[in-house]
Amino acid sequence: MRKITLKHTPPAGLARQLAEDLNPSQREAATAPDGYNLILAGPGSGKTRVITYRVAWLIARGVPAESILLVTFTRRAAREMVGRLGGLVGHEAGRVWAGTFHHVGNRLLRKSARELGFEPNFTILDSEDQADLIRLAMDDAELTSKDKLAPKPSQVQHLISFAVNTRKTLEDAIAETAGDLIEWADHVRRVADAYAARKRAANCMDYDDLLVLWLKLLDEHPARLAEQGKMFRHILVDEMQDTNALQIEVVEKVAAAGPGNLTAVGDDAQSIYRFRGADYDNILKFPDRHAGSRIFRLDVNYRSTPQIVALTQASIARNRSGFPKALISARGDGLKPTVVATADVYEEAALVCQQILETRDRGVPLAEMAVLYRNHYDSVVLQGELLARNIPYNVRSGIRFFEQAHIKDVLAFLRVVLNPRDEASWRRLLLLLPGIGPAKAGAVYRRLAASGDPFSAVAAAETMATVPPKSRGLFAAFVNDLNLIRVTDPENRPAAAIQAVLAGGYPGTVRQRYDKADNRIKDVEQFAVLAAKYESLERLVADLMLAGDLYGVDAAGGDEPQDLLVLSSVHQAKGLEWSSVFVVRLVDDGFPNRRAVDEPGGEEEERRIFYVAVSRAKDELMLTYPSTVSRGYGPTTFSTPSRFITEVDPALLDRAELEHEFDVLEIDGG
DNA sequence: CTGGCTTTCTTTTTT
DNA sequence: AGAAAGCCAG
Repeated sequence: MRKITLKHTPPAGLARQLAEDLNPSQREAATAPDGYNLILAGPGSGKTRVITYRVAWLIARGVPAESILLVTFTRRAAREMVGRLGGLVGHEAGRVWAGTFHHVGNRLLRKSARELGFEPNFTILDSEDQADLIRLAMDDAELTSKDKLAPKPSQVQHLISFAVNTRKTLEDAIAETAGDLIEWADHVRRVADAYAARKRAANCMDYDDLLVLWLKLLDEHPARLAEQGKMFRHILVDEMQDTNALQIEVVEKVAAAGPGNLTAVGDDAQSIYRFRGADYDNILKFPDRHAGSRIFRLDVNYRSTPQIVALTQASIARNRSGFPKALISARGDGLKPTVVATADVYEEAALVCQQILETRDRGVPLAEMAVLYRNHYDSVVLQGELLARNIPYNVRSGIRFFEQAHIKDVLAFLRVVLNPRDEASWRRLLLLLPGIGPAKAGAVYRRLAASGDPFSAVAAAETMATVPPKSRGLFAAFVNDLNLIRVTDPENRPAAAIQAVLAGGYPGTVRQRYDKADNRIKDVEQFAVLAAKYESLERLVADLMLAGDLYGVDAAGGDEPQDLLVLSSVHQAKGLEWSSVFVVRLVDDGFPNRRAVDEPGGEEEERRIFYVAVSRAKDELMLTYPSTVSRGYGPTTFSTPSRFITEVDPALLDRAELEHEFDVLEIDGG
């Protein structure tokens, strides 16, 4: 057979871009040779730029885009990276395997589900669904103990997940994170087994399964391991410090099965996901695990002024662990970070709003400003003040769009169509019907699961007989709605299915059960608009669970680009930057979080969160704290300023005194 | 068994 | 303050 060689010429611009856009150490890292590479990159040092240029460089050298695996830990980081890559290599970016670990795991498992005892149409459980099934599993394992000391469902859920993600036994996980529950270890083990059985029966996977089953596939199916080793010639891991033991095991296994090209990028000082099993030893010990690996350091900060970098540096220096840091700002002088104490949380909100308006008057768009906080709850008062003053904003914390009850209801209709064994979704739908509680819902689901065809079974006369007489009318209407949804070809036209839900009895249910019913129905309509962009129900549902990061408020906003202030948890702000940053509610107990400081290593973790927060600012940084705080419940008490403010050299900060000026109230008319 | 009422406890951070 | 768990009447 004749062989034809297709020649690939690197895009003319790339060589120039590599030379112009990157400094020598960035370029050296981006063009590192094959093998194991570790890139240690401080905040603002061009980490994302380096990793995306490396991908572009690999493609330019002839590495097929689809043989590159680019994984990261958070949805936002993944999206940011794919976007930037698109700007660099155009349509080829879409062929790179890029996304979160969970996202990639999902894609791979769809193809190999049967080998693991699942069907390819498995559905993904979010943490609420997970909690539901765990409650049921606790009944199975007879752990619904009246004993006050018994672990609660949420604790069991966390323990099971933590053990999986850290690759520890349940017993070790309990001993480590909840020593007082150690005598319940046997029970928790039984719940974990019952939970796993329920997931299997319902053909559902939780977030952890997307990783743990990926690993199982590699361990138990050598052909798959070899296949993935071949498929992923180059693996790049972003935010390495946030990976946990499970993820690192997966990635290193795939790398070792292939040519062994693994580039990890990260900053140990920005490791802030310990609660999810993240272990920054994954980055600290990378050189030990891979003999002969190269280390690159990027420590020039192009983002922040020297004054902001100085605070960043001084703060993280209080931590004992981690690589030593020597960050240098490449920018000209700016203002020192400002610290302001306010009387209470309302004055804090007023101060922040006023500063934001003044900054905007100086020509900085709202979108170049952000308010960051440790806990979502810390944003509530500020949101009220922003609304009152008509300052448009976008919140990135709290409940996600798809986690709202009404969206989850609609999603349950879709999920049942997709996977008729999905127990959590059937239960959710059945519980919406009056007269059906947990027990009846369980009985009906057992009937459906036992039959080969859940949709015929739900419509069968015997099923109707288990429903209390006064609920039968609504139950029949529900069955009818399901049929109307199924004839819309939901698999290929998910938006039509949502319209069918809206055309059925569901809006009535919303009015009956929820407050602000009209808003919720509008949300569902918005959901249909979003769904119209999809031609596959499976993709829509998976994207919602794994890739979308819409939050309640910005989902309703539509597509028009607006100049919006950003409110964000520090965790969600990772990797982003703004000209002007406000870090609020800096009181001990709040930031650092009170519960976290009691845990071993907790204070250092909280300090890393503070480090992430302050290093988001390019030009201006304001730190505020209220002198009194009422902790939701309980009385108002005097607060202690955060140790992260008081422990650093006061010369690094500019303490501002708050003065009050009262405008005379002028009354018109008369 | 369900659904309304009362009591208790909670407030980390995310895939 | 708000949600989840607990309690009890129909």
